[in-house]
Amino acid sequence: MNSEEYDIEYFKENEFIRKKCEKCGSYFWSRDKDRNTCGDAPCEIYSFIGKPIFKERSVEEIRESFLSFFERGSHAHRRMKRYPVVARWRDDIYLNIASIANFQPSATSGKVPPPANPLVISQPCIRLEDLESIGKTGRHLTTFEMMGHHTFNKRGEEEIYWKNETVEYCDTFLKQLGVDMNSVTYKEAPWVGGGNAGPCLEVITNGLELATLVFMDLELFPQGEISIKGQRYNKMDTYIVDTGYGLERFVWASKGTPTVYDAIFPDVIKELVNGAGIEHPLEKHGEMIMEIASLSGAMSRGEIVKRLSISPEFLTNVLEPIETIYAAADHTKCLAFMLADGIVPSNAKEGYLARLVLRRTFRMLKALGVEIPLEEIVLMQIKTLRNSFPELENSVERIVEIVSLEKRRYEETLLKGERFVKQLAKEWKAKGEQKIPLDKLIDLYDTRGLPPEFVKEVVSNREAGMDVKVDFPENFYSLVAKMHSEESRGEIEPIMGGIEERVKSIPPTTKLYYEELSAVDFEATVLDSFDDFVVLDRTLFFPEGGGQPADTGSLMLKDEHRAVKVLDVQEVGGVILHKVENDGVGKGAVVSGHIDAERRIAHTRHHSATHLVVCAARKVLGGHVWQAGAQKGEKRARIDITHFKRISDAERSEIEMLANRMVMENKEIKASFEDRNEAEQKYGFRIYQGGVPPGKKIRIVRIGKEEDVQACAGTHCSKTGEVGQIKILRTERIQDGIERIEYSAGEAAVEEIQAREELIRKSASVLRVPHEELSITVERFFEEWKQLRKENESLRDEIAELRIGLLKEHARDINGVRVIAEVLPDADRKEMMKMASHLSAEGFLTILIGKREERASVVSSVPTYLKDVINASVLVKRICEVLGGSGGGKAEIAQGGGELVGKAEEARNEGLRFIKEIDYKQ
RNA sequence: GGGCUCGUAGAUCAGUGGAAGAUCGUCUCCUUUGCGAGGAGAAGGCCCUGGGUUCAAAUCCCAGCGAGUCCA
Repeated sequence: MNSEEYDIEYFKENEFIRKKCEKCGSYFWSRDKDRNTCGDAPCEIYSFIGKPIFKERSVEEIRESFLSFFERGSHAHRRMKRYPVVARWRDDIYLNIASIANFQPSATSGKVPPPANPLVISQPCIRLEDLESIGKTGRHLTTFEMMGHHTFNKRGEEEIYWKNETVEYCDTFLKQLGVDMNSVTYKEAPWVGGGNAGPCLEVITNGLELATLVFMDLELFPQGEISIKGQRYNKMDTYIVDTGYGLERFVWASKGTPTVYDAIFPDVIKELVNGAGIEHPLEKHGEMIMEIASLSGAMSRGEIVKRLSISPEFLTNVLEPIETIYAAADHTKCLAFMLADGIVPSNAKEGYLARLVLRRTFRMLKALGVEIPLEEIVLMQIKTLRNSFPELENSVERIVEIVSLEKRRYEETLLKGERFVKQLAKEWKAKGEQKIPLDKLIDLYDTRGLPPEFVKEVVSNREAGMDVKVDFPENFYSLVAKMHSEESRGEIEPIMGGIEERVKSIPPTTKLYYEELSAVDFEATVLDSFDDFVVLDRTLFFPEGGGQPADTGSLMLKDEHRAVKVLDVQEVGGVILHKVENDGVGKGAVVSGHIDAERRIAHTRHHSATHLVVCAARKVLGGHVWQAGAQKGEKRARIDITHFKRISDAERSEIEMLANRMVMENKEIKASFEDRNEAEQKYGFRIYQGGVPPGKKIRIVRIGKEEDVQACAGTHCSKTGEVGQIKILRTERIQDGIERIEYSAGEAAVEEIQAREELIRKSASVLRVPHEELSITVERFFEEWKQLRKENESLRDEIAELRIGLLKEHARDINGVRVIAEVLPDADRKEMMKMASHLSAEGFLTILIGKREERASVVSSVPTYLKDVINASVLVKRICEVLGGSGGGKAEIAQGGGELVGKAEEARNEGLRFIKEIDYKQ
């Protein structure tokens, strides 16, 4: 990146000079002429530990001073409320990782104006990339507040301010806080992220980076002119001021505590220290701790240990416990935000991240021996946060339930895992294996969630006599991750690519279906026609979207007196494409369109029903219920919702009743286009249940007195009464934490109820009982059936025993061997097996052939003394060949069969012949 | 969204194509003043459901349902 990018007037006016860091080689701006390093870690150590760089301030004080500073400044920034930590408005990330993330991609791309310009916000963010570092480095947090002021400039249109003012604001703000301005450096560091890039200044003092000022004005472009970190970029028309001030770091710097954790949540740490039955090392080893803390920004722990010659005992007895406590404290704050903002722990998507953090924290508390339930610590965090974020308190009840539920699940997984590993270890031991192979360890982690550390712990427990080594490489987890990422590399089909180009020049289609709700016929002019697609100037045909399938119908060509069927309808960039059965529709032709009315009304009912069911589910199950997918059809529809346990029968009934009640109350359904930012402010992010639509204006669908408000492009009834009956057909758990509800609405619902009634009626009439007694009768029949089965079995045992006596009388002598070879009508295989084994125990060789219906079965047994001479399995095979089948088994007893029932006698004779041929002298 | 693993007695699990098993628990009897422990015996299985392959499926294949787990 060009050095001119950093030629900022403010620096020159205030006598800053540009220097090159003698340690890392990067360029920086400073007021201090004698400074030789950039001031950042690792070039410099933390010099604020124990020596705060300005007057002590609380989190609330810093936040407020920042927000009001920019609110009142020469550009009156609008103060924004925080966004959720779950990035519901984005499909590329799950968690909110930066304040600018709130405005990506819509505002940063310039497609939609930002909610305010300029604006200022303090945004809680979650980053899980450096999980391993949490607690150890003293500065890493999973959850932090990024304070930022943002400006969205557009070349030639709205240009508010850029680099100069941004630096000036920063400098003034620091001065106002009381920072020694000679110690402040602005380090040049090009920024890259999320397809954008731009010059950036890192604001550093006393070894600590307090803020990052990003001037985002580049976007990824393959043939771009500017090259950064191997990628090529181009200048954008919009250029954005994206600043990030680390709230926690300011507080830390103002307190000078050894770690940021001690500065942010001292009360939680105190509680954990007590719970673990230790004391904060600051009390006994204060000097050592302060020294370690000062160095922790500049070097790794390993280096610190060497430099200060820290003993291994001190490391494991003093440092490690407190580091674990720091991490646990941090994680509980993360969980407070995640769970309060509605994340449901799951095995997929953002829910998985919540579970990851939950399980890490469980493990830490266990390692520390802390008995306090995790939910209590999370509540403690909420208590410390409630002044700033009172909304967190609304979810307390649910958080307690989720956390304790998760605890139970995790314990179960571990218990099962422990049993499994013990079993395996014994097997390995028996096999004489010394070590557990790596692929087995990966398999255990992958399929059972058992980390190698856990396996090691279980196996090293010698009491069970397992003494197997567990070795795994340091990069174990990245090995697993790599394995998965290689698998998932799929191809993306660029089908719509060419169409998009072609459609660009066509004006957006007028959407008649929003204006004339019940119309089925319309007239229009053909604007374009290519492949199988027809584009009209206006249309009633609803294109597929938001889980609602496309309309079908026909287009009548007026001049040619012929009709073409419309098979599918898609929308590309505001232009609606009608896929027709046969092409050859000329441009400029006038057509009259007709849509399949029944299909449309069924879709409409199911769509409105979807809103009612989601609304009812939220009321019954809780505010964490979030739509995770939906599909509407003519006969039924389904929605997937986030919920942390299975929907019970009672809850399902309640949801159904509530939804139907809303139908009966015949509430109004209103749809209108509203300004996106206004709608977001007015209704919150709950409007994005079904995904985030693009564009400045979004269509808002409201039911009743705003009982349900969603951004939705689908067709809807004008009153809930038109939806008709809603019948929930079933619920299904498609993933952990995601429940699918299937239901029918309107006529389809009535049909479903009728079909179910028919099923009951038919079943009841088979059993000749009134339908109320169906379930109890079925239960009785099933019990009786089981009883009879048992009786049947014991009777067959008895028959077998009786038959044995008779069979003995039919024994014949072949070369000195007593042979029983009989065809038994109506004998089943089990029975014959029993007889044969009994008879052979008494020294008989048997061939038993049972004839039942279409199939003959054969059992043959050989007394033990003969099994080396004559093999029952071979004998049976010979016999069964005659019957057109085959068989096999053990040498003493074997079975087989065939379909040629008529050849039973012949088969027996073949068996006898085989026995005679054997040379018994062997 | 992609992947992997598992569904067998009340519980925990063996059983890789030829007769459904073990351990614990339950019940009965013996022993004991009683409990516990011990001894003897018994009950308890749609081997998740439905198709397919096979003479033969708990076992192999396909689909569904249920559970667990990893990755993005």
